[in-house]
Amino acid sequence: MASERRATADPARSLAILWRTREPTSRSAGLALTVDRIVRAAIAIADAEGLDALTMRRVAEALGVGTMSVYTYVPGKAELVDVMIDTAYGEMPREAVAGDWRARLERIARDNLALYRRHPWMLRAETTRPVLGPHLVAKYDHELSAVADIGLTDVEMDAVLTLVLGHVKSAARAASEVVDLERETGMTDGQWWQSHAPWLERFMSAGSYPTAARVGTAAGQQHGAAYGPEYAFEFGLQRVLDGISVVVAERAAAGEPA
Amino acid sequence: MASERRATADPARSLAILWRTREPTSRSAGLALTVDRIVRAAIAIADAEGLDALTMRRVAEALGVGTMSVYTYVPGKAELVDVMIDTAYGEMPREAVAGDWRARLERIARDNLALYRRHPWMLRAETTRPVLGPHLVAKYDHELSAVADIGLTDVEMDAVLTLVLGHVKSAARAASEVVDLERETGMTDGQWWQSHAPWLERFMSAGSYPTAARVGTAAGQQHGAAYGPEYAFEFGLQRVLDGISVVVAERAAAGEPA
DNA sequence: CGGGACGGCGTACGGCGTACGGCCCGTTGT
DNA sequence: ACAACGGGCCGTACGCCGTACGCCGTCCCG
Repeated sequence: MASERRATADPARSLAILWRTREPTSRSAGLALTVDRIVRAAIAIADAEGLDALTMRRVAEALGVGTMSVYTYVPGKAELVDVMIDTAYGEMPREAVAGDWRARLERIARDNLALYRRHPWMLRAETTRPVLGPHLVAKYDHELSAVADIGLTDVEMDAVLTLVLGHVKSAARAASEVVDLERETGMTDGQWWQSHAPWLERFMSAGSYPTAARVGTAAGQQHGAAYGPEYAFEFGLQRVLDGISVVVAERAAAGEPA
Repeated sequence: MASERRATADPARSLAILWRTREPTSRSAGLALTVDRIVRAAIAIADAEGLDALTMRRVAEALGVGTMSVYTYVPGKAELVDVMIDTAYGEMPREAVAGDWRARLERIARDNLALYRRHPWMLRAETTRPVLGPHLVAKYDHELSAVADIGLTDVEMDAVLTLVLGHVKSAARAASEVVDLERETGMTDGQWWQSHAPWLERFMSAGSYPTAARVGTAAGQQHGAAYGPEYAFEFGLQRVLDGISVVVAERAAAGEPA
């Protein structure tokens, strides 16, 4: 009963792929494909040409196999993307970071930004459900160590991480959009703006929203300098860390006198 | 020369639709369609069934016209989504908010959260290029007024807004994913977790990553209570505002003695 | 009252994800 | 040694999608 649609609601299968649970049989040598080869090919395509270019046919072609062969190893495209994501997380540094919590968190933020820069498709890979692969767990554990032992509750530690990583993702997305715009329209950000400005000015009937126009122009000029997203990241990160330091200080003050 | 692909790189056309520049001709009465009717129908579909259910055929069907008729008013789906976004922004409150900058920013954050709750598809509507419609401009202007006159530079004002709105979007997305997961799998968050947990435990070979397991469980329990995302939003918002207050205080201190 | 512009849309094309069923070959049981 | 089997591989096909193209009918303007 129930169950209805949604083909692969099979947790065991999906998780097994994520965790590479697959004892090598006597048969497995000499096979044309492996999950790893598929995932690597898929990531290469997405890195080079974006998520839209990632199709099952394209992946199969890159591997020199028939399209449907891929489905022998992966239940569907959604699951493939899940494994791609977890694999990408596996590339991140895991060494313990020196310094106080702020330095550690800052480092983690930059590591994540670097990841998104290397794999911009991750910013668009909307995965409804959590991935729960080995590398995500390892990443989570590693990042938790940056905020452990500074007086926060478990829930707060998670919330701090969520906040910082959320900011990184937002900033990375903004930066990536500038690049996408160029690729999609063939114009630089400045050119695009110039081609729209005259029309926009006409519609806005000069003088309405003076504040928006002034600030928008100021922000837009930075933006065009391809330094705007960078600034937004840095500014926001420091603000976020400042905000976190308030709680940390509170907890420290509450803990010591007792 | 140049120009190449990308069908509608015509700024005038796109902007004209966004701004509803269309002097009513003698003909226009009695027409079956208008951009507004199309956009309203599209938003209704996306609100009710999500962005995946939004297809041009579906929109046309809802309006009782042939699929291709929609293209008479809108160059393509991407532009339709742009107009949907700008239209949704038009629903937001615009009254001046009382209180200090913090109260004003907090209000703005909650207004944006409410918008995303009403129109979760906006969280997935990735629009490479900026929308630049009338309601977005009005919204921007309105939100700038919350941070004007507190000593920030233009660029900083923009960055503050970006930071706050980015956080809202992140939190809203997290909240929306819980709902999507339920709709997609037919299980509640708790059920989904329960069906995955035993497998996950087996793979993690009990004992590795104790921190991640503990904190993840704590955070996950909140999550399951459908109160987790709420908490993450509130916690993050206060942290962000705390962080902003540091700059504001700095600027105030630097400004007064001079 | 004739001509042209434009709203409306049927058809068709190329692409997608993927269900299904068959082929073929290595492995295993006798 | 050989038969039976299972599983990797994949050709074909289906039902979606966005949308290019060109026809048709109607209404406006001269």
